[in-house]
Amino acid sequence: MTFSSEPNPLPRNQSLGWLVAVLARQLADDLDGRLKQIGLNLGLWPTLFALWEQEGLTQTELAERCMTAHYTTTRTLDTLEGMGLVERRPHPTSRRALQIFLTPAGHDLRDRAMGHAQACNQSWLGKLGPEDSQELMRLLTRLVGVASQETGAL
Amino acid sequence: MTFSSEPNPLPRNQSLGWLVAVLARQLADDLDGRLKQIGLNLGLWPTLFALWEQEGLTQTELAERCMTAHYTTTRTLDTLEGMGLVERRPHPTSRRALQIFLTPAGHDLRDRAMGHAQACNQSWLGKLGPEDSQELMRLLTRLVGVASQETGAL
DNA sequence: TATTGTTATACTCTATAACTATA
DNA sequence: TATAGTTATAGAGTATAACAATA
Repeated sequence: MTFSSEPNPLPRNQSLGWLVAVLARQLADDLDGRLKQIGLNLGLWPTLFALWEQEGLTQTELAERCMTAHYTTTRTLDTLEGMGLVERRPHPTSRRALQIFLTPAGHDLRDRAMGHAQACNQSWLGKLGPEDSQELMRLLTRLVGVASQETGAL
Repeated sequence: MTFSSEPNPLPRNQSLGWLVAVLARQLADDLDGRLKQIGLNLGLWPTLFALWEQEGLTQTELAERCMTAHYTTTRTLDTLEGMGLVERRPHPTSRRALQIFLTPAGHDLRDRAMGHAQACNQSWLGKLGPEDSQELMRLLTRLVGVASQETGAL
């Protein structure tokens, strides 16, 4: 039971920022739920993803790839190390840097985790149909790409 | 200076979830920066926006519109009330509900705030050009709309 | 003097849940 | 018994900044 009169049609729904924020939240919740089925969560995902692409990165490199702060990477790696998914090893040429490697358990999670992520993306793109979903991906890629060219970031 | 070898091309950039998350973050930072020029911030924005659309909503209604939790709305209203932008008034027919109204100062902020938000959205859509930006808005609106039909949420 | 990584602190958003007062 | 709103507590993510060890 609500008290106020009927809302106006919401111009908020015509705002790029609002639409993207709502969608981002829904996608994040969806993926987080799926990852929890295999003992992971969304906070661990970018770091693991980067390592599945390439092991041996330093923490600074990992932070750049994940677009998170270096101190966030420190704590995420503490967690992943505690879970036995990741190892910090001394860097071969720099004694202040560390190289991050996956443990066998970390490797083993890859296919299931990637499958969940792909299923998540597909379930959302599936709502649009093949043509529109391809178009959406093209436009998002362009927009993010243009923005990162402007700032010089990844 | 980095130590590892060159990265592979990132399939992460082909993930809907990643693209939307990155874009959402950038849009949020952009709008937050603009709002701070007029003493606001992104956390206050959805609540103010909803009230600029329609005053006299109850806190529960406000929370639904903002898609935030009711206890978050409580604290946001505490802040807005402390800033003198908003008033809680007793509801005319329910003694447990409160109606939220803008103060004159709250009303006065509207045009400048809306202008900042519109400038933010336009600056991002401008990167795509008129046709593609219209197409992006159409696709995002469809995707968010389909999702909320499925869940019954706004 | 700058870089790599860790830590402390704080602020926000989120989540669960207990609590009041009303209905 | 359910609803409207507040509050406590805890967990994330983010931000600034200080710090140790290394370059």
